[in-house]
Amino acid sequence: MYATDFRMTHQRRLILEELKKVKTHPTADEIYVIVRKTMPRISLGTVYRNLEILSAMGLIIKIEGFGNQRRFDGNTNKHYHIRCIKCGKIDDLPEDAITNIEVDHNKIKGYSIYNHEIQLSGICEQCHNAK
Amino acid sequence: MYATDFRMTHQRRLILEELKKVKTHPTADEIYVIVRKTMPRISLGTVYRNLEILSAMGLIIKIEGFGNQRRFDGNTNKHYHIRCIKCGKIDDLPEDAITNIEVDHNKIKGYSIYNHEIQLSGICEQCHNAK
DNA sequence: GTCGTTGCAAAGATTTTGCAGCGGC
DNA sequence: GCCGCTGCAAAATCTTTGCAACGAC
Repeated sequence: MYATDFRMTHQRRLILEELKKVKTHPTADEIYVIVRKTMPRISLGTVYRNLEILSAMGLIIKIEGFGNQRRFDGNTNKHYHIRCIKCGKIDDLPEDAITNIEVDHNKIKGYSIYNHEIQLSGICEQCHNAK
Repeated sequence: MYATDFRMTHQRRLILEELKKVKTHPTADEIYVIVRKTMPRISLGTVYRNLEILSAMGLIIKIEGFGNQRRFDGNTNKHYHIRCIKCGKIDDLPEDAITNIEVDHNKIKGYSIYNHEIQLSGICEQCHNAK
């Protein structure tokens, strides 16, 4: 699938840096637009490949499950997301918004659990006001 | 987007019935394969349109966020899912597997919350044994 | 009879991939 | 210098849509 040793190319570093800079949760195409300002000849395929590799390396987070388009998050601290069902915007939840969750591994027979994701959905302030 | 009155066509009813029958969480394409056994001339576009409408009607659940492909669930009771990261299979979690979750709406500024989803990931028994 | 729905096929959207040359280490 | 990586372009995958005929109510 991937190589076992990775090289930090200019393209890879730029994608990583730009993703760490923004507070949004951009799609591959949005990242493509951003990095082309610095590196106009970069290809969309390279962006896709590097996002995949960076998330496999644990340097960024791949967000699937909000609409059809994959999104990426430069913040690798464990946190949850909320999505506006009108405009599709994704925001981070404050750390203390969800508490007390308990996952009983014994109740889930046959699986070894690796991770859990929580995704809220609602309507954001702008969309509420625009209504 | 959709019409305001819906007609229960043969195609729509069949898709709904087959989805209620299975315990899996099929993709549109898998449902297409199933319903063609009964209705060979049904088109994939019809399957997509009806799955969209049925989920808008609340008769089925649309599952996004596990891999790239949309899946559907005939079980409309509130429940969570777990996905095997090796084979992609999705199972329902037992009701009591996740407890005590508290969402503090006041901590989430600007949003009115409509829903929350929880998705676990892990390795299923078959994949664990196959290793 | 009205108008929502269908099958078909083409288009759209997103993501992946083959390849030859390039460039990190 | 090796071998992972890139740009390019084509292909693959998944989903949506225009249209004329059809069928539910």
